[in-house]
Amino acid sequence: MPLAGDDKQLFLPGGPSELQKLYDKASTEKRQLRVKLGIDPTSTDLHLGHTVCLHLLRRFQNHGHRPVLIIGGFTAMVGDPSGRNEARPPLAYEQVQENAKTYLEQVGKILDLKNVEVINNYDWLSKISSTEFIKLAHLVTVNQLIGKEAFGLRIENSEPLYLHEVLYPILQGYDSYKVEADIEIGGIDQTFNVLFGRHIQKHFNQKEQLVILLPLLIGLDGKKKMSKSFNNYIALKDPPNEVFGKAMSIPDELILGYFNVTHTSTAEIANFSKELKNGKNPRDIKMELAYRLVGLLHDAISAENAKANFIKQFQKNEIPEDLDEYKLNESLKITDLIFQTNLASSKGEAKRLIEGGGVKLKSERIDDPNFLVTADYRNSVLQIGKRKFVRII
RNA sequence: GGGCGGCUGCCCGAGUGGCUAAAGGGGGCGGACUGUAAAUCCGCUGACGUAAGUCUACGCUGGUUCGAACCCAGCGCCGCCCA
Repeated sequence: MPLAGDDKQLFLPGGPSELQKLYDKASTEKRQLRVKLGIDPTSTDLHLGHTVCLHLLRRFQNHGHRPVLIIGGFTAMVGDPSGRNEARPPLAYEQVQENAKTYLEQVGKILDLKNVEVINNYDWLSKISSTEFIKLAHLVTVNQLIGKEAFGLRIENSEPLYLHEVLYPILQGYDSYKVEADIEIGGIDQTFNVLFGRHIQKHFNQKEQLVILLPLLIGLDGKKKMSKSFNNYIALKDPPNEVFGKAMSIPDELILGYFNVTHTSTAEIANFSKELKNGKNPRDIKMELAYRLVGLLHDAISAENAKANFIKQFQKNEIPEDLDEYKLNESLKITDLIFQTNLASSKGEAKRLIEGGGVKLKSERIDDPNFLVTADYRNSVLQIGKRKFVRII
């Protein structure tokens, strides 16, 4: 069994044994399994949550199968309503294509790009005829659709539910037929959509895909799923220190789960779990997690540095190196300086920060919003809160 | 097409002529305590101004009024019900 056993994976229909059957079949037919994963380019950033599926895809890839990555150029414009209690704002074609551009590089942090089929569903979905589309629409009843929790809730609350939202699963399902997927991977919130691909394949007399559903990664707040709209995510593009810091800020309960999106074996995770139970400081295990995450998204050297920086800055309370610099040309009021250096979005905010005791200059707290920063302060550091620094030069 | 209801700050939501830059909550930010965890506690949360104050803001436009988020008219958008 090539896939590491993760009991949180859900295989539909059937169970894990279905996968073995597919493997056997592929091996007798001497062909690769086509494993579909769809990602809608609704923003420029992929985040750690996306890697849950990508890691699994990578494992298939490692075992010689064929990842088929669908960039949902068309579906992103429609907007996946899954789990949403309100309609997504429509995205323009240009925006979507722009977002898609940055995706491959990010996906490459997890997948081996040399052996991936990458396709944009705009290629076929934009050309589908209304005749064909209506035929596909025969495959679902509205009753089934509105049975979906989010839809039902909206209807109950008299909130708008648009037709295009309801049609989304048809589009996504059609992708499965187009790429002849043997398997589709998706988050558990995608259950309906992903399963729907099977109906469409069946309609076209194609072998129906096996569906593998994965748990959603909880975001940094420890409450909601990781998502850009909740601002509780670690972006794959985040710089090393940022990744490390964000990882350190997760609630302890999330630590073990997050190891699943690093290169960490289940045995090792079990070991961490045991250490936690035996009273080891969760912080230290979290440090290891943060280190591995930076290693995954960047490299070992960055991970070392990020860890060193973290210890320096937050455990020893020292001022980090490599700060942004601001050239002080003339004496400036402290509030103006904070505003000029972008450490606050208005002078009023700068003033509030000072009054709240969050501003330090040369390691000394500044209490007076009218404090004048003169040339004497060149080469000292201005600090806002715990993590924002600028060197005055 | 008709009837009714709604549109308030980042979000939810109170407000129904001056005491309203707008209650309360959420979120966010800062501080204390810590392990940049959680929990807890405190403060802040439109802009400009040292300040007095000025400006912008309650869907849009116009009106009534000394004075409007609040009253009136028109428009727009949304929801529900009827057709």
